[in-house]
Amino acid sequence: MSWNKLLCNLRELQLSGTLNGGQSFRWEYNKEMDEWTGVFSKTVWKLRQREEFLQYKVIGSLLQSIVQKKNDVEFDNNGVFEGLLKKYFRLDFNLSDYYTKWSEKDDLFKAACKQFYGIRMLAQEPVENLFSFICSQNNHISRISSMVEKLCKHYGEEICEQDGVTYYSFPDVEKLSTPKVESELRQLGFGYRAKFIQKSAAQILEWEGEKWFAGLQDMKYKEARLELMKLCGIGPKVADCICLMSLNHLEALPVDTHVYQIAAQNYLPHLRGKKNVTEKMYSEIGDHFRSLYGDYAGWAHTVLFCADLKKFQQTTDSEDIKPKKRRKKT
DNA sequence: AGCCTACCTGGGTC
DNA sequence: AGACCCAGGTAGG
Repeated sequence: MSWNKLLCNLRELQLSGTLNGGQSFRWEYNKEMDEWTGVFSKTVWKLRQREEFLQYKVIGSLLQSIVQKKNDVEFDNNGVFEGLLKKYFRLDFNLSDYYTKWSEKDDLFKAACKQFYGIRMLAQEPVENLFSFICSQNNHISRISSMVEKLCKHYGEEICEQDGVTYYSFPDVEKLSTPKVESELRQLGFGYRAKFIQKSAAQILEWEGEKWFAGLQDMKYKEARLELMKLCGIGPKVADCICLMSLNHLEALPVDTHVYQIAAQNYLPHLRGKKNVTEKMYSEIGDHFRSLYGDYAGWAHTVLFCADLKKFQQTTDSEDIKPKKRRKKT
């Protein structure tokens, strides 16, 4: 099967930072092949970026249109898949213009954006986004990824198999809502998040799932945030992640340990050395970045977040560029 | 309202 | 080797 092409300059989309920067937990990079494999919209994708094009293949899909003609995927469904991909990466958003704007406003951004060009805010699916980020609390990215895969494997639908790997869709809310889910997830190593997942799923189902999510997109950001926080296991930070990543509220700005550190070190020195981020500090930090970057502050913040992640820090041969010194409590 | 702590688990560090 | 600490926080006090 040959690659399909989508016009998109290299500088406009950096796959590694975008797919592996803590937005989605379902993408994997194959170094040998220089390609990314991942799942969204009940479809398994392979992606690679070239100078002028984003190239993609659909490995398998449960979408209606594909079921009829499995062998003619590329031809018949090209439009559908291309549309999905454009939407997922928000390719209609002119990133260069915003990078320029954000750079002018902020030296830290200016420094970060050289290496972290083309970091895009994905337009994810709300259900996957919500449950993935319930898993994210007080947790490492590597473990979050394995938990999300477990959710898919145990509660999602099989999409296809390739090279000995079976790919699953992210489960529907209904599958996660039955009472036994909590104990099953405990068994699978989800810890205290097991209860949050099952309870939230049951609650969302009661609020009529799709309708509820659609309503959240139509609300104002702050309103949607409060509504999300009614769910058990969703606090200020996860609510902001969901607003930003799947509800199209780009001014939402999740304040986690990374962002707190960045803010305290660079902008708000009076917040240094605090044990934990209080509600008050949280909004102060968010408002600071919003006043700095404007309407799409959450997007700009994602670029900074990316630059702060350990795995993207330069690992040159020199020893002295260790990412961050461990802070001792003295 | 604002501050404190327990919480599952696994990987990293000393 | 074994006790730390920490990780994209949150609920409940």
